[in-house]
Amino acid sequence: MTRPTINDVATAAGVSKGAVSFALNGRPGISEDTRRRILETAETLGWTPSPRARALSVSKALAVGLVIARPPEILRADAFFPAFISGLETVLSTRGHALLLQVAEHEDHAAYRRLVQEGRVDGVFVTDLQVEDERPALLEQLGLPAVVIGPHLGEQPGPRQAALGVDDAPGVRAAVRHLVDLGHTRIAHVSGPQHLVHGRSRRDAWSQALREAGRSEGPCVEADFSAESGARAMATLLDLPEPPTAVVFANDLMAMAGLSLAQSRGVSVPDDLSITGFDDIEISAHLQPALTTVHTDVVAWGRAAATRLLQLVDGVGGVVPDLPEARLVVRSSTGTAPHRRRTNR
Amino acid sequence: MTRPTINDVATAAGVSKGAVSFALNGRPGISEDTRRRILETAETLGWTPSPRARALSVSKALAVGLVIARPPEILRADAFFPAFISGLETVLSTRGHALLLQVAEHEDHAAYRRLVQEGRVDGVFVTDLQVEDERPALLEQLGLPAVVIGPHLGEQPGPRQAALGVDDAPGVRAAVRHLVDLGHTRIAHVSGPQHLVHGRSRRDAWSQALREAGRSEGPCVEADFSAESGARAMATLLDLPEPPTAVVFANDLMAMAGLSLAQSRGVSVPDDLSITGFDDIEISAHLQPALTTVHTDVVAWGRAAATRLLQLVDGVGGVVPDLPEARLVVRSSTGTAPHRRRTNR
DNA sequence: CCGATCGACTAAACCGGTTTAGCAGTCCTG
DNA sequence: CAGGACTGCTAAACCGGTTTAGTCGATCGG
Repeated sequence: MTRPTINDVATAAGVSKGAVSFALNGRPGISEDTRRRILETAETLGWTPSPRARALSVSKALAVGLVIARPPEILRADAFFPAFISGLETVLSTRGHALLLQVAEHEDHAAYRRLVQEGRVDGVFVTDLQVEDERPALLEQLGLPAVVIGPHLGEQPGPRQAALGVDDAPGVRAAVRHLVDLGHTRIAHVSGPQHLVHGRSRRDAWSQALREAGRSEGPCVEADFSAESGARAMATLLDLPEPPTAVVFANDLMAMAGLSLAQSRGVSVPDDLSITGFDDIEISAHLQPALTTVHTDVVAWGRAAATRLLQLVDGVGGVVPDLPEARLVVRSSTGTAPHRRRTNR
Repeated sequence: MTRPTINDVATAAGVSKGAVSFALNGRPGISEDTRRRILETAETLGWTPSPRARALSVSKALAVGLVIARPPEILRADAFFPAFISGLETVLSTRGHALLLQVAEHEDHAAYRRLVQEGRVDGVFVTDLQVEDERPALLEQLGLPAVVIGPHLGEQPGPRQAALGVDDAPGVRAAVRHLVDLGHTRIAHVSGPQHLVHGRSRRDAWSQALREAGRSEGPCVEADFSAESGARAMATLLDLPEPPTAVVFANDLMAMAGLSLAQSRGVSVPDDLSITGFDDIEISAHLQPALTTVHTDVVAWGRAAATRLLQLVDGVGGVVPDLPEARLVVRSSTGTAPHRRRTNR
């Protein structure tokens, strides 16, 4: 009835418990004959290892944690987590590690404390990195390995930490260059929260790309990645005395909301106004006009993050596959700058 | 350095290991005096229980599992899982249970087998229920408690299983009645996959509500909940010799795509065509026109599902808080039926 | 006043693995 | 041919809790 244990295998094979453990783990000190015999009996008995027992014995949890810190449903209500998790799992499951989820209010150090206190995980992923984020320091102090989903840390990361090296800047820069090439001169930005790293880095990239192109920096409205805030920001921009001819949104959700709002005011996209997004969520390709946006491979991020974290946990080095670079997907929400503006300059 | 164990507490308090265990678990057989003394020393030593050890000892995992089976990013790329998980966690974390995630290819029985084999979980949630779903039977056979996210099972559920009792029908019926009240006579449906329970039940509700209202059943196009399929379905409907004046979409994502496609063809919403969705995702309120849709409280589902599963795991009965009923949110994507149609009848 | 009962607690087994110490037997060496 | 090294295995401790069996002293009934 109940699952066979290593003890059952031992008595069945006529050897000791320790010998079975050695054989199953491929350690030396067991002759080839006995090893084969042990493996065979284990097979026929249908033995499978008990992570519970192993975890207690080796003082490891054989699991890693992902803390989701999103207030209500704001902040990327998009498909980031499902896709990211999917990437994590493909790596973790083949390495015998489980993925533990915890939902915490932001700034919830207690959530991380509890994870390490209870010893349920061997490491964690840190998402939604903030600009002055205390969590890496906290985790370092707690001694819990961590992979931060964000750009490479400026300061030297601790020995048990790593940054994934995702960099949104090239994608945003490509979007800006695309707009510049279309002749736009007033290119605005609707940013994410500036206390979030990916909110700030996208804004910096927009600003820098404009400078590189020799364009003056257009207006920037800070929003919070939610559709509602995107619509509000679009309204603010349209109400400007000299509204922009192009808007770079920090994510698709806001871009969609902005697109809808513009259209409802009789502003034609892309004839009067060009719009770009970021993320390339599924719906973006099916809007009218289809959204020009930056495509990111979040599943690949997940795979890389999991690979790296397991390296940290096991204390080995190694090379992590490069992250695929974000690429601009040009659809029909961007077009040449409206004529009056073009001649204006 | 290392965390104090129950043994440390015992020697510090000058009692035996067993006594400490009794005291900490509030079992009889310990005098009030010693109990207090033990609790105090545990407190000052900063003792916290080790789920690892407890799990091995009581032969339970102290964790429950959620298997996410979504092919790539299709099937509800929406915010269902984040919200649902958030609801699960509020209950689980207060009860000392962890949430384990596993991503599986569709219909991957092996995923469930592994979970129970490894003994990592005490129970699981089953989502995306199919019409002829083999998973409940499989789990029953494996002896793993399960809560099915779907309507109450027709057949008597096993002793270790429960259905959550979510019912999409009232929401869909309300949407159809709303359209009927607005004078629509050709009310179409863009459904989800008919092998999924929530795909089929929404379609059945649409069909039934039309009959109840004395209207003939309009055209129905089967789609797969993705934006792309929603756009295709909308195109099919518009190409009909006698296109519908209203379309009930099985989710918001498809409704959004359908809305965009209709508008791009010069069909005015809601003047020429009324559209309703299902889910009420955040963007829906910020489209132009804002989407009339059915609001569901997925977080509450999560809470209820977790509560019920823990009851099953602990083998106790009990009452689970009622699920909040889905409610129709009327916005501006629905309006009175176009005049020509109205007089047609 | 003696044996039974009860309350409070200790000792030890147990969960299912890993790991270390030790113990035969064999082989090599001087 | 004794001594040391090596091979292949066993026995037992250990991880950190829970739980059962048992001990000891005090209380109680007869």
